[in-house]
Amino acid sequence: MSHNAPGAGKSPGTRRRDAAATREAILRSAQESFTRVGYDGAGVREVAGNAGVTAMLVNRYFGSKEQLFAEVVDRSFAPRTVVGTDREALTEQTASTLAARTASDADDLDPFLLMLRSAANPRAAEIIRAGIERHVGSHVTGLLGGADAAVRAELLLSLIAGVWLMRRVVATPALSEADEETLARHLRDLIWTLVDPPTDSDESTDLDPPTDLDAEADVTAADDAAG
Amino acid sequence: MSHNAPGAGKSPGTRRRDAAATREAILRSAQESFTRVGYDGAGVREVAGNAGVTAMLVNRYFGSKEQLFAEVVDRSFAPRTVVGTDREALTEQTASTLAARTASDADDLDPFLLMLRSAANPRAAEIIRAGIERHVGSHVTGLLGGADAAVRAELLLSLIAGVWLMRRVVATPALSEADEETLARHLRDLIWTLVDPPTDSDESTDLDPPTDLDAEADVTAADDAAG
DNA sequence: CTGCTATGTCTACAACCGTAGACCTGATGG
DNA sequence: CCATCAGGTCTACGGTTGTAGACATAGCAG
Repeated sequence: MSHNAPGAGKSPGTRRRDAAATREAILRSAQESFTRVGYDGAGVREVAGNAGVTAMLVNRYFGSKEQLFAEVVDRSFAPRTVVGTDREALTEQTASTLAARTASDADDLDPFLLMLRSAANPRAAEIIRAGIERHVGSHVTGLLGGADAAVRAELLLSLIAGVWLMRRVVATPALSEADEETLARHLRDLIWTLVDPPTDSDESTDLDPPTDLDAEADVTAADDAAG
Repeated sequence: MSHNAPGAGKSPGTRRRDAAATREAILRSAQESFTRVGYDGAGVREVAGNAGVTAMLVNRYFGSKEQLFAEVVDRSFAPRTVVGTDREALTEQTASTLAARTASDADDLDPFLLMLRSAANPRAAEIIRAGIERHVGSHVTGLLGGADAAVRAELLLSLIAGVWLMRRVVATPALSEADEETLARHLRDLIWTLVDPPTDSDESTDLDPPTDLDAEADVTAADDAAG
């Protein structure tokens, strides 16, 4: 364990006294820990250690573990590159991306993992709820449009979260060993059911009132994409 | 706090020394605690206290907290009354039941809640995975039938878990305030997509190879239905 | 009534947790 | 060169956790 100097997390540049960089290192370490073991499972000492810093400095910078978690949630749910305005492409890309990202244990930094492993704690759940509501909620609702857009949007989030849960957290056998293409196909069917829901008194299949808020579709990639 | 006598949990019968009844009381209390606050959140002392018993007796009976959790998982995922052999009825009933049970905070004893709030702990997640695999996994697979039955079955579990998560644990606004009937309708569409998936090279919509394992469909109701 | 055993309880320990206050230190402006 | 203050660390406290071993008692067999 040679993490005495701050900045041992990413770059061995051994910058000595840089508040912004230290804060960033703590935030990265916290996101990693919280996503891996959840809010309750991650200790302040562990987060601080992986950032090459003492535990007290974390509380100095963020006030408390809870506030630190709030910032991590905000960062993790920050707007990413959006799939696009086309709803068919949205469906296809969401399905294939979900099937791909839930496959290996390589990149454990997904906000859904953070949510799933931290939601047991009611305080953390409230923070997550606020984060979703602030960032992704209305955005996905706008992307979907149509009747019950908000409900369908959160159902989409539910579906994604459930797949993350069963495939990566609980590691249920069939989903774990599932062929990625097969899974993506079924996911596409499911998501399409939400994107273009069958009308109850159906006559034609795909006439759905188009919405006017496709302008805010593609947003910027987050600044943390440089990491 | 007047829980000195064992048996303070359910019946005030004040049975003095009954190993089976005490074990049952502990099991009930543990299921309640684990489901409410999760594996990590529930303490052995709390579980024991709500059963009117000391903490050490819990470990005396179950060996450890982990083994106690394993028994609770086994009981919580025990086979319940099954919806029936008819696949359309299965779809409709699953959707409406899910929409109804996730609505109020009345009965907090659902196995999905137990899973969601405990899955952060890897040991608990493994126990849950085993429990699902042993009880519900192959059962739902048999109910569905057709191509990729196992994957579709676990996708159904994923969907249910996701709805529980977003509606009751994270308490996302649109799903929380959603009209129960509206939610049930969208859920029915989603579940039907899994029960009767659209063929990829589609010509007719609902010709799906029927399977031969509809015999094991309806199983017994669990003995804990008396609780 | 006398023992014996199952049934429970009491005390305690070692390891964590989050966090508060006092203390140190190194780079920088004068 | 020296003072200053932001940037970091050290020590510690009260609390909780899971669990181990020694001890107590109720209820029944003889």
